[in-house]
Amino acid sequence: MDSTSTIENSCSTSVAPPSTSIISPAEPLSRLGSGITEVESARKLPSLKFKGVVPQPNGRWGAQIYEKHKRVWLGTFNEEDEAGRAYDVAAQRFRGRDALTNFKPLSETEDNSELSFLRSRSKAEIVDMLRKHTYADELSRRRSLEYCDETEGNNNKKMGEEGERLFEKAVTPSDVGKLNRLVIPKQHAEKYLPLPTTTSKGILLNLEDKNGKVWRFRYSYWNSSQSYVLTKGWSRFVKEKGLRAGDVVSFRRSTGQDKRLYIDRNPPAQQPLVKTVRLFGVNICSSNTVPPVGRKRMGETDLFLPLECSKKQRVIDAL
DNA sequence: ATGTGTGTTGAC
DNA sequence: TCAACACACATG
Repeated sequence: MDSTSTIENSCSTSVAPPSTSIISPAEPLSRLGSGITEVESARKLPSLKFKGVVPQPNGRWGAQIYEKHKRVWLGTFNEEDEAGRAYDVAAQRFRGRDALTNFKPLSETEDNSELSFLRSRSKAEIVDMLRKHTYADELSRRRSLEYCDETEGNNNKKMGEEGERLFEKAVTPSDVGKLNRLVIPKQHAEKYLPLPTTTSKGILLNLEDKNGKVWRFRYSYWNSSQSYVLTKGWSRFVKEKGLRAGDVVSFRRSTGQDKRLYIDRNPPAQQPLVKTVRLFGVNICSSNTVPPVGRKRMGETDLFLPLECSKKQRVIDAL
């Protein structure tokens, strides 16, 4: 059984591309492990048909997909294979990675950034992009952002990208210190995690991490400091995740109906590309002083940098 | 005037 | 679920 089901035309009706036109650099309708021979497939040749593609009166091509007995229109395209690709995108968003596709499915691809991109957008958003022909742009925009916090293979695992991004916070020393609480920046708290006004003791929040583990925190508002905080349960999270000052914690919410909340520590930041800091033409700090593999930390871990460097770094920060 | 996308139907 | 077909209507 091949789970990466690419469309195979049923034997007798299978067709080859019109001899006059090469459809695309990638082989369309790749036939994996099928018994279809080239001779058979070349026998009839009306127009090459892609799944989900319908001809338009003006010679252009429409793409459509069906869901729940209804047709979802994916737009019109100049080329048949463009429409076929649009269908593929929709199919993989609507039906998952095992959906039948016209071209090589994403699940066979070595990089999973497109899959995670697909999951990060709603079906309606994907359809909208396809209809406006902006899908490729949006995808590459996402990829260029992703490149910035790409790490050593931490996020090509399971469902780390689940849900819509709410906000992130780089934790402060006190967030991971003895106060046993995380301060949620007010604007984020009020926008994304509104507390019922009636509650004085706060509420219990269940947040899931990317391994599916559920963390329960007390979430409340401290009048004394006028701030929103996660208290009970937070220190355990800090300990288990090995959270250190400067680490970034992200909050997400599931895109589905169930408003599940997610929390996790972001992968550690990449080493800065600039290895050497120069001030007034003088080298004053080089990041070669930190081991190439180790995680660079903020706050207390700065102490292991040469003292001279830390001092001058402050000068730079002040500029 | 043009072309998109829906209404509809019948096959698979 | 799917595509063929006809055409209402959106668009400019």
